[in-house]
Amino acid sequence: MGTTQLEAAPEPKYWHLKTVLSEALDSEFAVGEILPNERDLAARFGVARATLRQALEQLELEGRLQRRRGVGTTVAPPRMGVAVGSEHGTWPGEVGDAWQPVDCAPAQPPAEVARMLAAKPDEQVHVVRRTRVSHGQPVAAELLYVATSSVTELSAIDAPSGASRARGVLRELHRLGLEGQDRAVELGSARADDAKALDRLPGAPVLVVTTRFFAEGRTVAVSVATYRADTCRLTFGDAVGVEIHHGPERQAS
Amino acid sequence: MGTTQLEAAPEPKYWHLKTVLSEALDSEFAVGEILPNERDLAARFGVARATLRQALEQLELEGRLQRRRGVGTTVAPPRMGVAVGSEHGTWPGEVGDAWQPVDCAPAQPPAEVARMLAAKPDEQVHVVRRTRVSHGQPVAAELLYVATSSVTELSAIDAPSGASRARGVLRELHRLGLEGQDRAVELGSARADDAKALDRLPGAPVLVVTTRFFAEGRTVAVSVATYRADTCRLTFGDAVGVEIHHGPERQAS
DNA sequence: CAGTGGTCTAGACCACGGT
DNA sequence: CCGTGGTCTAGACCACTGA
Repeated sequence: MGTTQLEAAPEPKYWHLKTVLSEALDSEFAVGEILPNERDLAARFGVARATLRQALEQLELEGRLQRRRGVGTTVAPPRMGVAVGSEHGTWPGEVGDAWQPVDCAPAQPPAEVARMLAAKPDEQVHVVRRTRVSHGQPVAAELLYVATSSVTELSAIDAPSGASRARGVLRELHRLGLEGQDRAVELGSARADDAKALDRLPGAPVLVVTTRFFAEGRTVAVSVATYRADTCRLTFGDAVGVEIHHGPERQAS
Repeated sequence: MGTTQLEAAPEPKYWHLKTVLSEALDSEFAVGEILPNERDLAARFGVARATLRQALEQLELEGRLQRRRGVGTTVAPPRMGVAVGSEHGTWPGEVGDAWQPVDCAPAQPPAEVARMLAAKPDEQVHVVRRTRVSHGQPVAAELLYVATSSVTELSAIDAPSGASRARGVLRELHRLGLEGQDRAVELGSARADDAKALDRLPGAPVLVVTTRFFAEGRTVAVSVATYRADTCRLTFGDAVGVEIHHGPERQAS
């Protein structure tokens, strides 16, 4: 028994790398600090660049790192808590909601949304685009689909599109009695347009929050909101979220 | 102006590939059907295997595909809706909850959990492990941290560990008046132990649901539940979720 | 312009599942 | 045992950022 298994490691290199880097991040780096570039890091750890990148990708997915092309890799601040569920439902655009209307145009909704709205496959609905900003950075983009049959007073008011029309559609919604709502969260990847709004590359991981609004005994609106998964922690419920930290965190000077 | 840009495509190959495959999945494949292997697919599209894999990874992230080493790549069924928020809070383990206790042992909680429980850094708490199965497959693994000071009647009952002790701890919790709860959802990657419980590889994307339980004017328990992000859609609120489909879906014969 | 991360290639070997 | 997906290498070029 003279031989001891010092390196019984069928553990992948990138996994081990990720662990090492994660610990270094906790103890030796401040938030906002810039890491050495990928080629140097790979050389330092004696691995190919692709392998190092696999570790960095994981850490970025977990919100520990932020990478930007042409700039570098920086230590990300802890995820920000973003309130999503207001428990007792309210209409989008009512007091205290964190969204900014961008514009509004008629369009044919995707198949799943059409099904939820019980719309005919080729039927058009109002599509309101909104964005959400928190702590000075965009965190989410939303497409709000509103059944045309529920917003009938609209034809004469406002422009045919634009932010003012968006506000008009929301105003009309508020006239209805909200009977309930319904939420689902799932993982997705950013479409090209969302990616631009969120300042990320296409395909970036996002949390998709689908909300259905019920009134007049049916589903009158569906919101599909995509949140940056790297920077956001979605919070539900009444209590104000205490910030969660990964470990020792300092601010870059 | 005779030249028309037919292929103004600074669009990455893997992104285009993903789109093509996604459409093929909708129209030409049934749920459960096996795709050609990666080497054949790469050759068929005229790209390197690594590039093909980048597209497959995205599709797996979106829950469209399922890949298993030694087996192959299959078309995934639509994500299953998994109820998470029961609106008016209930204790874990109360009637109608979908979790199965596995075991229970004392341990030192991770730093963030210790902070939420207002526990001293080196203080031990009860850690109850539970799993959740839906439609015959494991969908989530949970670690439930319970402050020892809230479960005092326990010392004499049950075994020092195991499922029966887990049930004992939960029983004691139910004696307290639940004053409220609090949820957060964020993206994470599966630790080695979670991965095994969820039948995935380490690092697989998961949705981490952190729930705080309030009683006696403080946080008495914290649940950290990790759900398979590829197969689950977390649902909140009262209405029973209607299944969402991506498009034409058939069952493999 | 130089330096960064993002994409892509053409190989190789390994770990696992089923036969 | 073979075939699968998972890991890894050592290069190359591209797209973007900021000086």
